[in-house]
Amino acid sequence: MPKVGMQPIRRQQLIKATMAAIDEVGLADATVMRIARHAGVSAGIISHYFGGKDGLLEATMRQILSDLGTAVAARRRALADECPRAHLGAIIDGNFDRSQITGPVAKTWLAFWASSMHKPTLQRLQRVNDHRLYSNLCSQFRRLMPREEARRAARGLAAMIDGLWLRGALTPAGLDADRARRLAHEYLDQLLVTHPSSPLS
Amino acid sequence: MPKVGMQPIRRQQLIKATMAAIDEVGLADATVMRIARHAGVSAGIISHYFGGKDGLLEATMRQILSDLGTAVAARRRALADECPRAHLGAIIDGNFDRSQITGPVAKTWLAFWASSMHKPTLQRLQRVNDHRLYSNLCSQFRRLMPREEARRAARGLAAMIDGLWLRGALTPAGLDADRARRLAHEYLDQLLVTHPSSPLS
DNA sequence: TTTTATTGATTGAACGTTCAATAAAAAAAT
DNA sequence: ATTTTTTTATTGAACGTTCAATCAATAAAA
Repeated sequence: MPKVGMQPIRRQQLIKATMAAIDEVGLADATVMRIARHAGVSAGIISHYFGGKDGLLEATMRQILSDLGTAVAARRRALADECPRAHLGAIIDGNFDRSQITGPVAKTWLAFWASSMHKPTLQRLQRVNDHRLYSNLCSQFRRLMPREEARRAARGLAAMIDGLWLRGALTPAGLDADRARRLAHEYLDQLLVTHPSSPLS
Repeated sequence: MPKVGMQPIRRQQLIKATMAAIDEVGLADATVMRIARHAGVSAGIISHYFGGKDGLLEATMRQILSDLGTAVAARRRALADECPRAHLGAIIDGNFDRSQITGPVAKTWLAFWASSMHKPTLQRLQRVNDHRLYSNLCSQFRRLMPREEARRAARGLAAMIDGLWLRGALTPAGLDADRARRLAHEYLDQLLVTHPSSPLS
């Protein structure tokens, strides 16, 4: 089978297999052998393409964050409406796109969340992502209210998004994305209700 | 040193040492040796008092959940006011008491959260706790609004509490309990604003 | 003397990594 | 169009490490 140009294919395969393994038995029991078996390759190949298990885990987290960023950016680009409320809604919806990529991604995300507290490399990635969400929310709220109030609103909405998502990941039935979106949008409406809307809304 | 009646003392010591070890290096690297060293005893004693590492981890999670339940119950018992809003406020405040028991507890909690997805024993504990929070919130909201609306409110507030707490655990500076409480209370006020209050409030 | 508490060396299993060997494809030579 | 050579991809057994659990030995209290 050895063909040229396997690198991107195998990398993708192994990243997906990592999520599947974590979904199956959790990060603690996701051994290189189990991951390799999910991908249908041998264990040694992981060191070959990622330098080791840690490299694979980091690449997997990068993939998840990158997918999330893409989902949010796409929804914002598709907006006909430029008003802050529409942007904020798009950020919410984008964040719950993670559930389209469903179960495996959710469990992997939570596993990395816990793990990032003690692995500097993952911690950096996690913080960049956190700050991106907060910062996006903040700059939109800023167009509708004073700075301190905008910060409070951003912290609140970020917490609401993460909280809904966390509870969804822990529920055996998985996240009900529509219901979660609705709750987040209602909260957003309440945050905005005290502030006069832009002309369009 | 061997005295009689060591069991409760050692158990408490080892549970505390478990949280310290998880706070220090994470659940994955919290070996029995490291935990034992934190408690100033030998590794073998863990199997003696808890039947093994898993037993110690389960006991540690039980302790955390029990402390949380006690904190909430105490605040509710201390209420002069019987109105639903006061109870809901007490539930919020009780949940952010976890931060008094500070850093180690927060990290341990999050670690168990992730781990509980794949360990049936921990999962059971986690779900009982989840349901207790939801159910407490729900029955209070129920006194102010129709059932379906109460459920929505309970889901929202539970998500807000967990979200704030999660983000606090991940922040290097730790959770700002006062700020989190304030955000949760504001959200609660917004949830109740559409409903006429009871006589007292 | 009996009971209770504790130690720490030992054991066996499991893990990630390494590396020589292999096999297939691509390139070069005939 | 073959054959040979080179390159790339992959395997899987071996190695060294680490861990949880065990248990005979020990020591203090009862």
